[in-house]
Amino acid sequence: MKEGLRERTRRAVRAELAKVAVDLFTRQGFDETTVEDIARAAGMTKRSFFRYFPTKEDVVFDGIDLTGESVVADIAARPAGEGPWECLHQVLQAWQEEVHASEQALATIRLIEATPALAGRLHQRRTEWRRRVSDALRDRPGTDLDPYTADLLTNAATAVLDAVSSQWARSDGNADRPALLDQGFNQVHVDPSPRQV
Amino acid sequence: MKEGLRERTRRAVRAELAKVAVDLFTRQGFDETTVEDIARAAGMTKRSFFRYFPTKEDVVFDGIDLTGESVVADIAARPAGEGPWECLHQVLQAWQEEVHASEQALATIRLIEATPALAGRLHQRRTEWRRRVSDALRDRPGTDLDPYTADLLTNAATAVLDAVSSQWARSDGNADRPALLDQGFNQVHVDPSPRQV
DNA sequence: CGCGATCTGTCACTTGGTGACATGATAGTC
DNA sequence: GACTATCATGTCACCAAGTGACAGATCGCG
Repeated sequence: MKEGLRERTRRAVRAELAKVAVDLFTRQGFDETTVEDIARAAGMTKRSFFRYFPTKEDVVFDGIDLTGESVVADIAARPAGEGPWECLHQVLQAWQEEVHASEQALATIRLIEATPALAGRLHQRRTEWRRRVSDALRDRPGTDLDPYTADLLTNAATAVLDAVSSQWARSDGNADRPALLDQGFNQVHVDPSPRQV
Repeated sequence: MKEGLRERTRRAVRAELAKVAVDLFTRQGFDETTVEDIARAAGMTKRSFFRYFPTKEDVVFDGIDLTGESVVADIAARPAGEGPWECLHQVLQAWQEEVHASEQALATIRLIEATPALAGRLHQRRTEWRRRVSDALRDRPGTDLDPYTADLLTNAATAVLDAVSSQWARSDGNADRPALLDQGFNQVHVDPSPRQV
C-alpha cells in the first residue's frame, strides 16, 4: 500500500466533516451553526473536530484547491512563448471550469460568497496563493518579470475573478461564468514590462 | 451647537481608545493583546470597550477613511471628460498621500499589513468600499458603464493598491509609494467598454 | 432644580479555540 | 496470536471574544 490506511481514514473523516459542515451552514447559516453541532452530526466531540481543522472556517475550504497546487503546476506547463496575462487567463479558466463541475464545490463557493467571515478567510488564503502564483509566473522560461509586475499581473487576475463572482451573484447564479471571465481578461490588460512615468 | 457635547466626547473616547490600542498592538502584537488590556489602559471595562467598537479588529480602522466617504466625493468632483481609469488613478493617489501624511495613520497601515487577522478585516471593509466606489464611477456624468465593467475598474484599482503595498513591504518601507502607484496605473489598462470575445 | 437619556460597571452566559491527561483502538513485529 | 508503540478520541479545565440584562451614576437640557 502506497499510503497507509490511517491516512486514508483520516482523509475520509475530513471529507465527511466538510460535507456535514457545508450542509449545516447552508441550511441554518454559518454563525447559527456551532462547532459542537457539526461535531455531533459527524459523531464526534468538539475537541476532535479541532484535531481535523484548525478553525471553524477552514472546514469549508477542504474540497477546493486554493493553496494553488494544481494552478501553480498548470502555469509551469503552459507553452513557453505565451504571454503571462494570457497564461493566467487560460489557467484560471480551466480552474474555474473544474471547480464548477462539482455540485459540492459549487455549493461551497456559493456559501463562501454569501458569508462575510468566509469571504475574509478566502482572502487570507488567496494572499498566500497569490505569492505562489506570482513566483510561478516569474519562474516561467523565456519571461523576465520583476516582482512588482508579477504581483500586478496576479492581483489583476484575482480582480477579474472577483468581478466575475459579483456579476454572477447579481444575476442570481444564472450568468455564464466562463464567458464573463473571458470578457474580463479581454477588457483588462497588463503591460509585462514597466513603463516610463 | 451644531453637534452636541455628547457626540464630541464620544468621538474623543473613540480616538483615545484607538490610539491606545494601536500602540499596544504594535508593541506586543495583536493576538497577545487582550481587549481587557486595552480597556484598562484607557480606564474602562472590557464591556465598555465593546460599546465603542463592535470587535477588537475594528478599533484599528477608526482613524482611516475606508468607508470611502472622501474617496466617493472626490470621484464625483473630477472633471467630466476624464476617463474612469485615470479618475481612479488621481483619486487614489491623493488618498494615499493624505493617509501617509499622518504618522499615526502610517503606523496603523503598517500594523494592518503585518497582521493577517487585520488584513482580513481590511478586505471585508474594502468589499463594501468597492461597491460604493463602483457606484460612484457609474454615476459620473458623461460615462455609461455597465456594472461588470465598473467592478473590473474598481477591482483592478485595488489590485494596484495591493501590489504597491507588497512592494513597499518588500523594500522594508523604503520604496516610493506614489511612484509605484503611478507605475502600476500605467502598466494596467482597463477598457471602459466591453470587447467582443 | 429636576427629569430623562445616556454612560458605566458588574454578573452571567455562549462560543471558538487550546493544553493536559487518560483511555481505547490499531498497525506492524516477533 | 500476543506485544508494544502509535495514534485517535473523550473528558476536563481553561482563556479570550462577544452579548444580554440589570442597577446605579452621570450629565445634558428644559
